Amino acid sequence: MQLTKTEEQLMQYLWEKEKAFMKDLIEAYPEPRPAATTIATLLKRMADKKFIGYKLYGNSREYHPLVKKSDYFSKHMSGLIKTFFNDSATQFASFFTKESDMSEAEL
Amino acid sequence: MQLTKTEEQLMQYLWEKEKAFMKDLIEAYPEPRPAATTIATLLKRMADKKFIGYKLYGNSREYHPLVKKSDYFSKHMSGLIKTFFNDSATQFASFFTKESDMSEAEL
DNA sequence: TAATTAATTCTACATTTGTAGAATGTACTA
DNA sequence: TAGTACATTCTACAAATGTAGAATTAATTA
Repeated sequence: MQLTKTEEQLMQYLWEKEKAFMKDLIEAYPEPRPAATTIATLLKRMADKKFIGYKLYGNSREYHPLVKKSDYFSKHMSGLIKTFFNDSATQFASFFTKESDMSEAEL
Repeated sequence: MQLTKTEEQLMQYLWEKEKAFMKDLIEAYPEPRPAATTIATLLKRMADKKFIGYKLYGNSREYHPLVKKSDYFSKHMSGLIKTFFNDSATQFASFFTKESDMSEAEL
């Protein structure tokens, strides 16, 4: 199962904070903030998908990531490379150095 | 508007072929192939999203991409870098060389 | 020309995603 | 302790996505 774009956004905030209560995550959003129940739904779905976990404190939860940002990113990258470069890192690298703003020197 | 995963898959086949009739695209799929109407729906949606165009030949259409694979890929990459590295190519590069299978030498 | 092949359009429907109101419960605070 | 702040669960619903049957049409072929 994959995170959707909206869920990914929320995940970003959680990665930044490392752990957080719902309130903190809501505050991370720029105005106009989504409704609290919207976030609650997202958190629930993300927990179902096993991307986040939580510790109970009274009736509320302190959420934390279950996947590392780097792992998540890597998975995306390899997916992208697989899809677009037939899984050839070399093909990717040559495209990358040609097309990107980065020069080989920078790398 | 974005392509969905399924649409992207179909787009891959079209990029490979450069232009194709529906039949050719269906044949590109491994068994079990999706129903022809499924492909037809996808092609229609992709045309609506302006990712593909077509030339009429009798009652049928020869489809072709309207966006280059490299452009599409680049957009994805920058999106990914923006999301995960706060738009810093340098941060990305350092992560990349550290985490990937590719060495700097390879690049 | 009758049968076959390919494509298109229309319609349909289950699932997933984005968003949030209402009701309810707990915990801190004046 | 009564009010306020925060969280949770339940329910709901529109839009997007994945998938495809039925009907119709055009082109090809036996």
